[in-house]
Amino acid sequence: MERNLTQRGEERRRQLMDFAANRFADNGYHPTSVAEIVEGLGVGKGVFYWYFDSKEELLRAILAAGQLDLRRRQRAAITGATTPMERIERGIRASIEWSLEQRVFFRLFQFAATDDRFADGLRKGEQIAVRDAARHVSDAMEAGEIPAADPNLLAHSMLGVSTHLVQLVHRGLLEATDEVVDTAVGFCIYGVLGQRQP
Amino acid sequence: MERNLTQRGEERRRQLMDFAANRFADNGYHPTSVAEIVEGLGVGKGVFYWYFDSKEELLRAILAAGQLDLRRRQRAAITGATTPMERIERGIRASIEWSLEQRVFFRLFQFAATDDRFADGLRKGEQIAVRDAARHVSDAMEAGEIPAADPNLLAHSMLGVSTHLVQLVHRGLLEATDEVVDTAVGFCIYGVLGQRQP
DNA sequence: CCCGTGCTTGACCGAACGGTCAAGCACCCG
DNA sequence: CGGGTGCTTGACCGTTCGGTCAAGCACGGG
Repeated sequence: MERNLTQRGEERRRQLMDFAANRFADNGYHPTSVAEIVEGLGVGKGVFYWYFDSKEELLRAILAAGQLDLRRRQRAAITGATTPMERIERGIRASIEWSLEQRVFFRLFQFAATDDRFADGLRKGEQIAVRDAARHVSDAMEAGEIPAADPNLLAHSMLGVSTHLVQLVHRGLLEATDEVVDTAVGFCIYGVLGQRQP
Repeated sequence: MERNLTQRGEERRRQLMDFAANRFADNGYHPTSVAEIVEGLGVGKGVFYWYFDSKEELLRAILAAGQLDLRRRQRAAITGATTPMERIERGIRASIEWSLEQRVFFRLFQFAATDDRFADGLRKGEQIAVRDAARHVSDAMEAGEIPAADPNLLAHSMLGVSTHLVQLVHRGLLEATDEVVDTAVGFCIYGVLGQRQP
C-alpha cells in the first residue's frame, strides 16, 4: 500500500490505528471487525481499505509504531549512564515505565506474541532490545562486576520479570507503585549479580 | 452440559479436546473453526455439540485439564522437600519442566491470558500456585534465610522468569538444555536472596 | 474556475462462521 | 430379541466476516 497522503490523510490513518489499537486491546484482534472500526469513526468501509491492505496489515503497522516508541524511550533512558550496571538498571526501569503507561501497546504485544502471524514481526524488535541489554551484561562481566553466565539468558530473564509484573498491574491485580518497580529492578539486579556481593 | 457418558463417550470427548488443543495451539483459537475440528476427526458436526455447549466451553475445559495436570506435578515435586528454599527451587523446576513438556497447554495458557473471556479462569489456578510459592518465600523470610520483601511480588517475579524462558524455547530461539533451566532457577534464587549471601 | 489527485461512500460479494435439529444408528440390559 | 439411552449424521440456518468497487465528493495548484 504505497499512497501519497496529504496531512488530512495522515491524520485519518492515525485515527484508524488509534481506534483500532484500543479496540484490539480491549476486545481482542479477531473479535474486532473492520466494520466495527469504521463505524466507530463514523466513516465508510472504503476508507479503511484506502489506508490499509488488510486488517492484518493494520495490526502490523500498530505493532511497529509501538516498538518504535518503546525503543526510543529505552535509548533515551540509557544515554548518560556511565557503568554497564547503571545502563542495565535504567533500561529495565524505562521498559517497565513505558509498559505501564502504554497499556494498549503492551496488551497488543502480548497477544501478538501468541499468534504466529505476528510473532515474527515482534521478534526482531525484541531481539534488538535484548541483545542491547545482553551487551551491557557482558560488559559488566568483563569488568568483573558480575559472575560469568550466558548474557542473553540473563537479559531475557530480566525481560520476563518486567513483563510479568506489568501484566499483573494491567490485569488490576497489582497497583503500579514504586515498590513494585523497585522490587522488580532489585530482583533483576540481584538475579544477575548471583552469588557476588553488590 | 450434563451428560451420562459411556466409556466410548469419554474417549470421544478426550479425542475432541486433544485434537482441538493441538489446533488451537498451532493455528490459534479464533482461526480454528468447529468444522475444522470435526473434520479432523472425521465425524459429523453434531458430535461436537453433543459433548460441548460451545467452542468457548471447549477451550475452557482444555485449560482446566491443563491446570489440573500442572498443579499435580507441582505438588508432587514439592513433597519431600524440607526447607522453604528447597520447596521454592523444586517448585520452579517442576513448573519449567512441565511447561517445556506440555507445549500445547503452555501456548494455550499464553493465549488465554490475553483474552478476557478466558483470563479469569486462568487467574484462579495461577493465583493458587503463586500464593503457594509466596508462602514458602514468606517462610524463608521468617527463618531469616532471605531479606524481607513482598512475597507475592517475588513469587510472581519467579513465575515471570520461568514463563519467559520457556516461551523462548517453544519459539525455537533457545534449546531446552540444563543450562537454561539452571540459569533460570539461579536467577530466581539470587533474585529472592537479594543482598544476602547464600 | 476547473481539473486532477486524494479521499469517501455504502451497497454488494462469496465464503465461512457458530450453532441447530430431525432423523437414524449402535450397543447394552432385561 | 425388543427397547431405550447414548451417540452420530450432515443438511441447514441466520449472521457476520474480510474485502471489492463504481461512483461521487473535497480541495489545492495552476
